[in-house]
Amino acid sequence: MKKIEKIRHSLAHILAYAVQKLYPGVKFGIGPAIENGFYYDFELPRKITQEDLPKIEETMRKLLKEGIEFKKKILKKEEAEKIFKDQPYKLELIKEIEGENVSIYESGEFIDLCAGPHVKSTKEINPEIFKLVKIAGAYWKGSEENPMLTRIYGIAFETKEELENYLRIQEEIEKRDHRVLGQKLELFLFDSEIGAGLPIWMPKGAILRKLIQDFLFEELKNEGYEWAVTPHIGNLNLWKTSGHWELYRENMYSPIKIDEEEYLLKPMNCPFHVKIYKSKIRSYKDLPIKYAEFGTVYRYERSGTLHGLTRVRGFTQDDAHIWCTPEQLPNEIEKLLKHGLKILKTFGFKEYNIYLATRPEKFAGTEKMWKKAMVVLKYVLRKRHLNYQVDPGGGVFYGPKIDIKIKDCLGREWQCTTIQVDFNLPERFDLTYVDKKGKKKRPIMIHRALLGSIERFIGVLLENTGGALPLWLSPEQIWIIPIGSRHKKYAKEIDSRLQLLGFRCQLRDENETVSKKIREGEIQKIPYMLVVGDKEMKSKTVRVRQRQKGDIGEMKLAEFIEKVKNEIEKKT
RNA sequence: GCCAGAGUAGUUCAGUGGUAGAACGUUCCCUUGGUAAGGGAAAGGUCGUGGGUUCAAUUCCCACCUCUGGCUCCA
Repeated sequence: MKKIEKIRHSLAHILAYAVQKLYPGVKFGIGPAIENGFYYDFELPRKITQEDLPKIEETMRKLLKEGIEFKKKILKKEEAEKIFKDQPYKLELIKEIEGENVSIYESGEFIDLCAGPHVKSTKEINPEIFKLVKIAGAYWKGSEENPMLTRIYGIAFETKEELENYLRIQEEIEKRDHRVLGQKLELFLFDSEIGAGLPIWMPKGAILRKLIQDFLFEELKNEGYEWAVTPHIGNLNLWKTSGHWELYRENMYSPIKIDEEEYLLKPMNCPFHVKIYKSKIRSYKDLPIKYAEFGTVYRYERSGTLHGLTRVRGFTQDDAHIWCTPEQLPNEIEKLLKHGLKILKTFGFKEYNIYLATRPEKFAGTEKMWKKAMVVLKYVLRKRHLNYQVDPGGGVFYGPKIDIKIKDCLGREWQCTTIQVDFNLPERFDLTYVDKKGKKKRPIMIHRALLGSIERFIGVLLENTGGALPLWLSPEQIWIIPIGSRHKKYAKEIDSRLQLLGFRCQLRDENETVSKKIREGEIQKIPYMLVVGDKEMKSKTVRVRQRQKGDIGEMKLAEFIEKVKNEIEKKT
């Protein structure tokens, strides 16, 4: 184990020691080292808030300076149970440990059930290298069935400089928060009167969405997709047939009752696409059949899980469903993976993790079907030399899936691309195709979203770029700034020419100084600003300022147009 | 859903048991300015919603809604 991990783990014990001193009667949960720091879970005799943290921190520093030693002891379980007789969570842990013995660590007056390792003495820990950062609730053993404990998070590094650096980066990251950027750049907003998790898209955000959708539309052209448009609500009967009413109800908005009928807002698009498949007799020659849709779905996510655009209740999936023969399955999955990764790369996402999610407890289809599909998915992943992790039990009830999670600037992973095999719907809706011998066969169905949802994808895209979207995605690409009122006419000419060529530009001819407009343009992350005055008017040029680079010089308009055209085409 | 914190002008925030203030933004006027804030004036708030306590509530109490940080869950 690395030294810093020992330090973090030891600090968790010191945190618990300090809390024990300050709040007698506290019950201890667990306290591990984690990435960048540590935490400890407590059941406290009274509420604590953020304001209590400095006091706890101070107590910890005092303890560190005392040079407390970490002493390991191996005890029989019965002896340990005596020591922890007032600690119900520790007793529970002792019961779960295999074997007859358990190890404990004694540090001063604090004893913890712990496998270690630790530093020898707190003298090895510089009191300046840690900080308690937040308080949060956390279920005992991570299960909702269990009581909620109070978790105190701390961060710790080997040196003070590293700690300060980390805090600085956190500050920087906060500035990239897509929720803040969304407001500043006037892309989207939430309104409590509309409802939780229901974003509305303002003009600039609407352009961004359209640009992404247009791009995908073009991308899918060569992949054999056809497009569909389906309603936002469907009769309850449809959802009973599909199995959603039975297995997905808790994630759905309550039914809309009208006369004697009940309707549900769609949480998925699949049953509708299934209906298109079913509208004709299908031959093996027709397969694979692919229907794509920007389908807006509504899921009643639990209130506490909502987060900006990355977790909402109403969102638009870049959804598609594919029906194929078992023989076609490996090839189709491979194409999807290849295409999905290519698209992510176009948007600048190079860091991601791939997960293969296996059968959950509740599942449709037979174990044999699941096994077969898993073999195919694994085969394709290996064939494409993609590293993946297994997510045990993480599959959807209807089939196993491959998820691609992209990393945002916080290092958080966000599930975007998902490729799911479905054994359920073909059965439930009795989907068939006619094979070579004229016999009816069951097709395999694949669900797939490459970006996942437009909302989440834009959220992650904003954090990844800090709001400085590439030129091809910028809602406003070019500002034209005349210096004085006598340059307005020339500026307007340029604006008209650029507009005509399809660039998204704005003539900023209001009575403000050039500096002010440039400042505003930088804040708005405008990729290019063209400043025109006497000189430019005379030589028929524009002075170009590029985002984050500053003034890049004077050029002929045609030259500038060539430059940006090129940049847009390359999508850089 | 659970634990904790929060909700005051378009935004960021200050403030108070006697119905409110700043900065930025917005609008108008002056300024015609060469690469990150020119000057002035004005408009703008049932202090999240509903109850309760009180002579009086934005302020205290309760419920709900929404947001934030986590837990759990997910595209």
